[in-house]
Amino acid sequence: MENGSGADPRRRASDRGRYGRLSRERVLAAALELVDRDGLSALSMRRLGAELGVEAMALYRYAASKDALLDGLVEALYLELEERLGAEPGPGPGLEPGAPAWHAELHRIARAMYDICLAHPQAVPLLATRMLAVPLARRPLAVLRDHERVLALLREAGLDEARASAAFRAFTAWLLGYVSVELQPMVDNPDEEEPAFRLGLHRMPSQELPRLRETAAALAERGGPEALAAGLDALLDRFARD
Amino acid sequence: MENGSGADPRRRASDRGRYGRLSRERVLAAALELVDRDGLSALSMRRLGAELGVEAMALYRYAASKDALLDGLVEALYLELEERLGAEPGPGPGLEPGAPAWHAELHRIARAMYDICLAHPQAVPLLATRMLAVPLARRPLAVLRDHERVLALLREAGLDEARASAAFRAFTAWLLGYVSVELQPMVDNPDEEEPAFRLGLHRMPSQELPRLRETAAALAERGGPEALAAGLDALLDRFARD
DNA sequence: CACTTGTGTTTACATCGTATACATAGGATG
DNA sequence: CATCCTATGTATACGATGTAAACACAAGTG
Repeated sequence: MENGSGADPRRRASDRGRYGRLSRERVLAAALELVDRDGLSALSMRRLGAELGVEAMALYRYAASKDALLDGLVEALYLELEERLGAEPGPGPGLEPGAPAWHAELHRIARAMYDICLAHPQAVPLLATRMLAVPLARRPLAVLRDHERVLALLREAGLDEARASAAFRAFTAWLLGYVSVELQPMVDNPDEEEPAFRLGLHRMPSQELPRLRETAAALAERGGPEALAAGLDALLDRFARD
Repeated sequence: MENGSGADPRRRASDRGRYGRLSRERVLAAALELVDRDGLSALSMRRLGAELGVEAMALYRYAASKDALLDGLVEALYLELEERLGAEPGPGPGLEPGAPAWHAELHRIARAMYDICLAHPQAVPLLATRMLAVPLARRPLAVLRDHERVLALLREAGLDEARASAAFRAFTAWLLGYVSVELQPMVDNPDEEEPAFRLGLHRMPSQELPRLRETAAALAERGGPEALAAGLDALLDRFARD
């Protein structure tokens, strides 16, 4: 298990990493993969090391601590966001249809983030906890670049500093809140056929809680990107106005 | 430290709990106090035990596991919510002024939750993680009663099942998202005078990120309950309409 | 070649959640 | 009163975790 069979026996530590040397990117990618597969609580330094064919302590060359590694995961998500959004910070010149372009661009950002969270649901709690816990100025650069992008859109839309920051907070709160409630498992047992049982409704006190009981099935459905967009519209209208 | 001075020496275990016997309420109250004082990461079974003058294992009579204890904290927050809201589920009969009463009542609920989170900022991440991670039907009863209350308001306002559940999700997402972004420490060093330094802005790459840099001071301010209410209004209008 | 520097290993320790077995206290019952 | 039951807290132990410290060694540089 330590060494594969029939390989050049002269190298001992140079091929420990399954494929060459470690790097921050490789570490973060493996960590995200592990979280996606087995959940956040399965992420430990030792397991991540094993995943990379390396001892746990080796990881400390690429993340100062486990918390720093979690922050790195947040960074990885935002790097993915930048990748999906492309390089240009604005919507690019040349189209100004009915609705304002900055509006559409914010929708594009929100939608991209939604898709990323959909791809990494187990990592979503990191956004609502680790990311927000880090003071603004200390957040990973990729996160700050996203903030910059959103703020620039708002300012260029004509909002003054106060309005822009209010709209920015609303944008962030709605986006994070929405993906948080949307992507957690409301479902008790995904394999069960009968919806009531799939939701575990049979254990809910039905005398009290009648509304909840009758609405639970509808609640288990997702709002999808449409509801995200609808709420975003409502909030932007409101916070850009006054 | 084990025994105070000059007490009846004949009792050994009957006064171990500082004040009489343990109870689930006492355990949860002490846990919340510990979290408020020292942060979520300081909450361990042993420390909590020590806080109560008891061995760690004693706590397992009142919470099946540490995760269950965290869920218990969520429950405690929602019990506090019910306490603040009073017993009556609706706004009570007898007042129907200009704006719809259910609107006002939802604002009252949101505001109460906001105040509670303001009082227990260190516990807020539990709402966005533990609470949402638990499948709907398994959530603590106090949480379900809150859901019931909100849903009942929406249904009695005339929304059908689909609209009510959409509005419910929007309400929850906005509320949780808002308190999450609002109550995390955006501040690096609270004692520093100069805002730029208090925010740690001096370490921010200022060439890139110009918008962020100029808006950061405004971002560090809070939206307060007013912005919470404003966003809630916008969302309710939107999701109650179509 | 010697030497530095960067990278991964080894060992060790405090702390954590918790399984298991036990002790004892308080109340019920005779 | 004595006795038994049950609820409650303790004692002990185990494996896993984050990480400090010292080390081994590879690769590049003079």
